Amino acid sequence: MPVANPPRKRRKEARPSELTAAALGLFVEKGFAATRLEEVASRAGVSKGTLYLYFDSKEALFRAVIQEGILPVVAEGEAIAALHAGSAADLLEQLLQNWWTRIGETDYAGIPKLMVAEARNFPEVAQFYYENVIRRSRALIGAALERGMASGEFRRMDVETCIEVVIAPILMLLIWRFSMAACQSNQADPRQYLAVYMDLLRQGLQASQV
Amino acid sequence: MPVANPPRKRRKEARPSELTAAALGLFVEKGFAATRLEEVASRAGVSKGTLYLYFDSKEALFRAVIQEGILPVVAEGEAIAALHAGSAADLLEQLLQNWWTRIGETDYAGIPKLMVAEARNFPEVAQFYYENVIRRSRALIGAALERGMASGEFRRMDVETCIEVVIAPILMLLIWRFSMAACQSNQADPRQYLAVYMDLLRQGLQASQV
DNA sequence: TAAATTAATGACCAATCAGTCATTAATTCA
DNA sequence: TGAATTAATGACTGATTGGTCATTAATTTA
Repeated sequence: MPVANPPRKRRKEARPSELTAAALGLFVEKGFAATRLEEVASRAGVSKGTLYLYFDSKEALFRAVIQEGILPVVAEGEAIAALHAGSAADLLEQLLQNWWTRIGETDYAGIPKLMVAEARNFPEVAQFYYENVIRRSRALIGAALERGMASGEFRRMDVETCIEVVIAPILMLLIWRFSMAACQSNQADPRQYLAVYMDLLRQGLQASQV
Repeated sequence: MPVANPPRKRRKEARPSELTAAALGLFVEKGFAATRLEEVASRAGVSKGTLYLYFDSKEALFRAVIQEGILPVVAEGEAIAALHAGSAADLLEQLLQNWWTRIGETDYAGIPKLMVAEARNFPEVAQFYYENVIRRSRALIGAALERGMASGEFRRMDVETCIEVVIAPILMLLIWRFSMAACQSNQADPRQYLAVYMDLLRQGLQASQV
């Protein structure tokens, strides 16, 4: 017997975020080109037509996905840095903690992998992401490193390069989870990964030995 | 006036590698789904029909691209490790050097980004890559770390986790170059990046202070 | 309760593209 | 040189899918 369609619901407010959430999941899983809008809509519990009520095109949906999540967390990090009084190493660790609980443990964790995979197909979106997320995050790390070098807590190194090296393992942790992780039988615990990372970093950076 | 077609050439031997080289470039740039086989063929200087003479399907082409490049380099690394006599830190640096000149400076540099972006769409290929490239590379790093810990050169840490943290900046360097790098005005010099990385790593790992 | 509004639908269209195959022509062989 | 072989071609096809729009029905208003 034919399945009765569930009754329509009108939920103008909730649709956009439900659609971007569904799209984020699929974009991360399959990539932009391989994601079908029909599937995005179905995962969000609406029809394809409804999707076009809220987003002009597939690319507009992609833009919305990227812009939605991470911006507030960067601002939060900036606030943390402004208020921090302790050692530079502790500041780095606190920034890491905040990033982990606000990005790493949420659905937004997939965005770095998505952005990396699609950057060349969407140069303007990548540019936006670079200016508003990456550049600001780097500045945050850079300021912490410089603070530590100025106080003599860290040894002197090239700050710009150091920023990149320091950020890399953090990004890689997420990128890995949304790509090759399925191949590994024994998943590494992210908390342990972060602990080892901070441990290596503290000793790697420190100026004088105890 | 109509452009005269260039004369056909029969070059059975050279075609496959020319096609995989062209495909690697386009897959890295646009992703698997967004790459058109017509364009792959045209970049390799042949028609689409010729492509199908050498590869059964788009996926078979993808598999060939991935399998072609990196395997010999892993074997080379294993040989280096077997022969090495000096300190564990020097071994790490030598492996890094080899990896850089044999992957980082060649066209194969795009493969990690490609693999990361497409792993979920090609679980079998990802599995193959994991078993034959990643697992073996990790074992290589792991053995160097353990050697250093056993000799007292490195402090004791959880080796498995340490491997991941140590590899991450290396992977990130390449992934970045083929994704977000276009957004940056001032490109960081990869040699300096690698130098800072090795510097941080040496001090981060070392057991006793001078 | 009836009319008006508009969120939601899904059948449909047009463009794209992976994959096919009959034909062409370069090369080899007798 | 002429016949046989096979590498290479590109027009074609069928399936897929981004995007449209006339229709439906939930909700609000009078």
